[in-house]
Amino acid sequence: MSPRPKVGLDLATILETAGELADQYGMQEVTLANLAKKLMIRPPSLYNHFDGLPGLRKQLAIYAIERINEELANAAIGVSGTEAVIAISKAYVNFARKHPGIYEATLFAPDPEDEDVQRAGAKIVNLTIRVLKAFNLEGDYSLHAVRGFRSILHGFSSLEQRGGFKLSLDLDESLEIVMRAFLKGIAA
Amino acid sequence: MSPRPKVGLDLATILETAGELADQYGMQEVTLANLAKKLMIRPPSLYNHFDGLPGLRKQLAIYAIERINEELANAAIGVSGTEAVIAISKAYVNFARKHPGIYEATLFAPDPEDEDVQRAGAKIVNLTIRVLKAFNLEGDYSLHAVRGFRSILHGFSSLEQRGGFKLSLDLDESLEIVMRAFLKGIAA
DNA sequence: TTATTATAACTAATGATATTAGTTATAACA
DNA sequence: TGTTATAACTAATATCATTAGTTATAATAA
Repeated sequence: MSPRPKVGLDLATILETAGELADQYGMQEVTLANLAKKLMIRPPSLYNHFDGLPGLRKQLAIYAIERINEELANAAIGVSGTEAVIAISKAYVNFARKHPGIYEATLFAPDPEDEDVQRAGAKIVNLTIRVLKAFNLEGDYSLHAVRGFRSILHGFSSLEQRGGFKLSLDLDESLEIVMRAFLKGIAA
Repeated sequence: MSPRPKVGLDLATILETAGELADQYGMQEVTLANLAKKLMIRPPSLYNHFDGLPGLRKQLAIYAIERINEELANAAIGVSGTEAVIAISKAYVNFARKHPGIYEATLFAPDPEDEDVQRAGAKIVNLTIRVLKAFNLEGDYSLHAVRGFRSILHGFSSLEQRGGFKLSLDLDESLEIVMRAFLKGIAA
């Protein structure tokens, strides 16, 4: 009494394909019709794997957050203090650059308060908390700092992606200057 | 040879109505069908005022950016230096809280690189540059700082709106702490 | 080996949407 | 009073998500 008919898709494969679609054409093109076409099945068949378009967007948001988290965790290996923060920051914006659609998917969760989505996001928060521990911030101040760190990274990536930074001024330099300034101010 | 038949809508009224729709139900509910219903006309009639859904989203993005700019310019009156930056910051996040849909509309421009959209955004950039002048930052450093300032504000507002800050930790306090830290670090 | 069963695909149909083409009615002006 | 520009309209189409019900396959049980 087990499954495995015809094509034999699983959710992981579907999300990977949806991620490719997102990176190539943007999230607004991640429709059930386009996804089904790429998977060579019919749109209604997708309902066997997730709960309609909102379900896909939720799963894809979680998938995206987890991929970002992996990238950040990897960047944080073998470094500490300010250099760890800089390494994570670069990894973050580089992910958004390399995978604009997957990054965009993090913003398409139908309910960002959803428990599963929050749990995925909490991993990144925890990683950040651990890295900021080196700065010996006291009590709530450390949590305010985490909010600032996340705001800078998401704001920077989002604005960069949407053409918000028009000046011919090096983006990586901006990020590093901004992040070092923030850290200096937080630790002072 | 002038117009003015039947209802007599103009673009300003339409955008105001669309903004109300956005604030009440979110941008995904700002459809031509819903907008036409609220305006008591038929969907195709909207094509006399803008170029389809992409056109509406572009106009609404510009409208939103301009409303934010007004709010910020107002908040910057009669203050300077750090206090001006704090005042603008609070005005920014408060606008996003009071008008979540209109704020969201800034992200729905079909082409963020569009000339008209960029021109609207440039006003906010220029306002920021003027306020940061008080810090006597030299050369490009000032421009990097502007990028940081905007990243923090957009990132903070966006994350707050999407339920990214779950801890029972005062949000206004976070913003002020983060912004003061950034300014301290930038000016140091 | 054969029968059962769970399940992942399918077809068909529906409702909502944006959009286009072509029409009508109204208000300003000559 | 007649002309004209234009903002509304109706009708029709294509695309999409979604639901209901069906079919076919592959793993297990007999």
